[in-house]
Amino acid sequence: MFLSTSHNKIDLKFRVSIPASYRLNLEKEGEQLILFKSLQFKCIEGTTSYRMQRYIDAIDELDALSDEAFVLRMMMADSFEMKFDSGGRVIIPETLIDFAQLTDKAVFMGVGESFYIWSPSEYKNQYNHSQKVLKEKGPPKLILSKKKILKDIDND
Amino acid sequence: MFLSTSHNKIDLKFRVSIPASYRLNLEKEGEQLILFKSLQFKCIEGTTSYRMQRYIDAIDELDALSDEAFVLRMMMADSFEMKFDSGGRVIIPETLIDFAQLTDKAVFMGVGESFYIWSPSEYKNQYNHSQKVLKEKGPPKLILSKKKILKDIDND
DNA sequence: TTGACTACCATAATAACCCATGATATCCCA
DNA sequence: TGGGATATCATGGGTTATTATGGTAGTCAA
Repeated sequence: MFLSTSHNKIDLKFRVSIPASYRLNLEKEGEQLILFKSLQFKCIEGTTSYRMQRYIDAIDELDALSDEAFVLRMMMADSFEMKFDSGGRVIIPETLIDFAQLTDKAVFMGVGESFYIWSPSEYKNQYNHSQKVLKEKGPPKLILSKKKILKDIDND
Repeated sequence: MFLSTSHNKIDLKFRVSIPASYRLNLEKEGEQLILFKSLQFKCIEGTTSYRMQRYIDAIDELDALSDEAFVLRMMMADSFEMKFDSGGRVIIPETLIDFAQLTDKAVFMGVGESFYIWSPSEYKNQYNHSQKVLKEKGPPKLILSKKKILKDIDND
């Protein structure tokens, strides 16, 4: 599981250190790292090859001509398998750099099954938004406990 | 189950002993310790990786653009998996130290499925507040019985 | 040869690891 | 039940490993 947040530097060669805890997580699972354009946000998403395979499988389950299948295929096309150098860095493909409008800093945001790479300013927007929601609506504990009960019933 | 309260020192390296009873609890369950920013209070919350995985699973079932998803993702991003040294200590990440405004003392407060880490002054505020509520409203019978029902459903 | 890319080395800061100690708690047997 | 022996706890400090990042030499293709 990908957790925690860190601000790492992108150097002139577009190299950036993937946070050690993410690398450890990948190693533990024996998984490759895949980077791709997020479908929801102006950021790069990173995940395991296993999870990417699940997206691919999902295409087969969909109507081949559906909009969903089309979108998922587009996502595959802009996905890259990353290679680490001896210092735990990867070179971010230019397409992805441009898409997420990265310059010299990258914010890594672990969100469980995957992680996001934001420009510092976009990250700040996200952070502020979530803080605003939290303040206005309070913690989402009701949803969690409902889900919890549903899960248990489901397992019967 | 995390119970009891203790006041431990935070040293110059941001190291702090996790109370032995909490560690035993984690060991018994074979679980990792996760620390994260509380969504409700100005304190750090600690829980098991199992419980954190349940939150992560919940994200997948939500609409990615829903308010709940935003809050939960940010909660993951502000979560850290802790490693113990041979003396049962962890290093508290700086983000969390700042958020809970900790300096040289930490108050550990076990609340069942998780525990809180407060600065002594915030802990005192919370304690006084709870005493005040107790005096004005009496023991929280209704809340207790509701909790019990949730637990019973959970244990099915 | 030039330019782009790739695989290694270098380093300062930080975290992990190890051993030590005093204080408290637990045990055990007379 | 008393009280000394033993284990465990919270804490301190020093040594080694890891992390993030900068740099350089080698490789391949035009």
